[in-house]
Amino acid sequence: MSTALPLPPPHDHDATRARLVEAAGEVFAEHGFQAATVREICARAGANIAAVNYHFRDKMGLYDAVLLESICVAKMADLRQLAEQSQTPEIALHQIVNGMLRRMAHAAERGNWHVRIMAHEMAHPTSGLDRVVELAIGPNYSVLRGVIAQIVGLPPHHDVVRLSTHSVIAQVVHWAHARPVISRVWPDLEMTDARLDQIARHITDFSLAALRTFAQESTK
Amino acid sequence: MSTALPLPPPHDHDATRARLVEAAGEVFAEHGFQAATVREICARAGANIAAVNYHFRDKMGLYDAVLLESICVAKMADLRQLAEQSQTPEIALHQIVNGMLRRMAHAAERGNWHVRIMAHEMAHPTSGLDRVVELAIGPNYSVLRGVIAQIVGLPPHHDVVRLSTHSVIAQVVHWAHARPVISRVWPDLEMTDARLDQIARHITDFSLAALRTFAQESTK
Amino acid sequence: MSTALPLPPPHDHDATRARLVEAAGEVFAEHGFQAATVREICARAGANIAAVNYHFRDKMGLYDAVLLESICVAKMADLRQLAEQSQTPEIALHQIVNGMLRRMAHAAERGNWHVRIMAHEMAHPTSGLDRVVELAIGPNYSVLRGVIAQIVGLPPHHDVVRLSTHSVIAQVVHWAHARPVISRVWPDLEMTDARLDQIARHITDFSLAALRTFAQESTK
Amino acid sequence: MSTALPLPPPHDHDATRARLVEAAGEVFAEHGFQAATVREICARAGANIAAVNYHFRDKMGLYDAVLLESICVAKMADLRQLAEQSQTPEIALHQIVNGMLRRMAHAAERGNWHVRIMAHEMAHPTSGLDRVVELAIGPNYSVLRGVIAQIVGLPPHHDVVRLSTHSVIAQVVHWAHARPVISRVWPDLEMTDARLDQIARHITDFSLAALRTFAQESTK
DNA sequence: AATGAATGAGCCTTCATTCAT
DNA sequence: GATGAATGAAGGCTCATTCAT
Repeated sequence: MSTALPLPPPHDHDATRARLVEAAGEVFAEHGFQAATVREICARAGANIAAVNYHFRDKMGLYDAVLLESICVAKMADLRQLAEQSQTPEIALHQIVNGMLRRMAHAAERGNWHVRIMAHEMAHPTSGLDRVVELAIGPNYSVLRGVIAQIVGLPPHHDVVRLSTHSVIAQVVHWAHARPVISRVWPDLEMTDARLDQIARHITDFSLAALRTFAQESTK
Repeated sequence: MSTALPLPPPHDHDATRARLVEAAGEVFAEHGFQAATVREICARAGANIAAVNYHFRDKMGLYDAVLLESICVAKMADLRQLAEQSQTPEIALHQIVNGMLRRMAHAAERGNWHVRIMAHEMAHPTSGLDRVVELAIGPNYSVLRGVIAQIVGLPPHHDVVRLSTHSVIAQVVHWAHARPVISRVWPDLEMTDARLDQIARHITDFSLAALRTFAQESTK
Repeated sequence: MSTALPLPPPHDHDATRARLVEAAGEVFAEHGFQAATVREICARAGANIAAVNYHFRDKMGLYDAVLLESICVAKMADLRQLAEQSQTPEIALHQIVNGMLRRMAHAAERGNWHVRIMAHEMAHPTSGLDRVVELAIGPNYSVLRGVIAQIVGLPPHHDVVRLSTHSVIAQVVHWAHARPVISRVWPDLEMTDARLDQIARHITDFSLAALRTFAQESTK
Repeated sequence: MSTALPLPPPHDHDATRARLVEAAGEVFAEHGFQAATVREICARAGANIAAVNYHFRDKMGLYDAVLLESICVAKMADLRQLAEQSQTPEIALHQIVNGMLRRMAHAAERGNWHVRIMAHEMAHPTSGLDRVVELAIGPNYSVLRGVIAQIVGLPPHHDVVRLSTHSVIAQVVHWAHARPVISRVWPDLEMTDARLDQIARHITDFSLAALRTFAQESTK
């Protein structure tokens, strides 16, 4: 930028492309793949109707790009370093729960469509889910499983560890996934920062209490 | 039918209606509301293309009927009697977890579309969700909250009870909701009866361990 | 129509269908399959844009129907009876040439699109051509070959007969196929009835002169 | 090229132009004007998508250039010298028939798209046909008419001469124009060199026999 | 001079829906 | 009461073309 850019200037190609992905993320998150229309995506991105075909060949090509973007975002929020920086596995668990929960909680906000996209993938998986699980979800799952294995004192592949890992993940994901129901059975609930702290604390305590009990039993 | 009905129509009015609801449940569960087509529903139900508009006025009217049917099915599997028949709240918890989990596990099977419909409602709620929560989910939620309140020894409206209730529900629902991801991070997993017993047992143990710890703390 | 029609009235179903085929014939003849638009066809037929999909499933389905209609028309103008009714093979030849030529000559007129459709098939054959040749062109080709075999005094499968048959057909078809060029190299030409008589007479004389010469050589 | 052209572009201006015309000839011959796409033409020519508009202003401009190229090729195969070099009009007729027939026969081969383009022009003439007839077809038509006039012993503008000329042309062109039908009614036919000799000989003999008969009648 | 990004018109098709029967 | 014919809106996509660079 200062002396000599060997690379050609990015024109507007990448800019339009990025705007399309962002807009598509929003629309796909809101309506799902099928119900989303290319027209609305292009309108939101301020791009021409033919831009999708030009940049991504297909509506499906655009969706693939959206999923890839989701993977990149997920990889940036890597749990591994979060776990490694923590002094004890218990603290790591709390950090992980807290971090994931906040990402889940902000899913409904504008621009945070990644989690809502996954909700549609759960209801009606597409071929892109394989890659998402392989590159984004799988690694994080392994990290959490390692932390829990440490707490319980059992090998990571032990059924108790696996099931407990799912128990923890379930409690976190629940606040994004079941949001429409929660807001109806608990109308007063507001997802303030303090409330999120409380929920993260609860999930951690709930899980730690269980895991410690399992740990005692496993060492008997 | 008794004396002189000249030509009993081959398809009863209500029978066609019921077949439409059943077929629509399948198709809506598979593709979601928008992506589902009236044509496919009518074809599966063996009905005329205009039958949906005739019986339900709208595609949305049919969807409402499907949701209503879902509510009826859910009400039949009432958790209240399950809880009342149990001798201790701990046993009730296990019964509830076991019962719900099995309904979740069989969601993928043909004919059990009610849970999958809810998955779509989570991703993209419709106006019908209000009634579903009010009539089907809410009551069951209250029952479970009561059981947990008993175990923890706190009033049902206490935050610990509410959060714990969601922790339990989350663990159960997770096995239906996150199925596509679970089958990818845990490919060997098969949902046999024994495995379902193990999972139900795990969720109950995991939750009871936590709840008992909470109980001790709350009585201090 | 007078006493008891057991068949249900044809509604407008067949009427709309027929209008579509007729309009499609015109448009396909004018522009070819690809360049023809469903919109123009429906507009000419006074039908809705979705009518093609409803009646023929596809643009290609409509084209198939058009080709089938062409076959039916061609079969009605069967050359066989024309040949059998003639007293001598020479007269039969003239009858056939005259009949075919007039059909070719009127190809440009509104409603006579069958020949022009074949022109497009020659330039860019589709899968439907097989059936057209099998059912419409092939039989007539055999009839003409039989007549020529009689005149030449050789078996129908003899090369001289086959080549001569093509020579005759070529001369007739030419006046439809090369019309755009002919009208430019012979601007004064007008296809009046008298002129058609003259051309038919010419083709017959031209061909008979050649065939008689061949006949003399083959009997030497 | 002589002293110091700094960067001779990898693709010469005129070279790209020529490659575009050649590629366009192929594609137009295969699909017709409308159905041919600029994209495919540019891809085959190894040129940019905007090259057609840059070099020819229009898709139609490119088509005009293709037709012009067709004219140039046709003029190179001038029949005039072929006729003048022959000792008798009968030999000239055979030379012309043989020469034209071979060009027709090789029309299907790659690179010989000129004849196939004309087939599309016959089915759906464009404005460019005028020039093609004026510059390429017309002169050759006159030459052939002259030869036939000599054989029949009548002036070139006599109807018998004109009609006979069309009879000869028709027989030759037929083998290119009706190829799709011929290959279906005569499946065993293979267009070997010997077969082409036979066909050219047949057309010449067929026509000469007729013309000689006409000659006798006209001198009576 | 020559290109790649971007455009808007228009294509075929499918959709939920309505209407006459 | 219940159906098949017909509708118009809108869908994704492809097209020839243009505009900055």
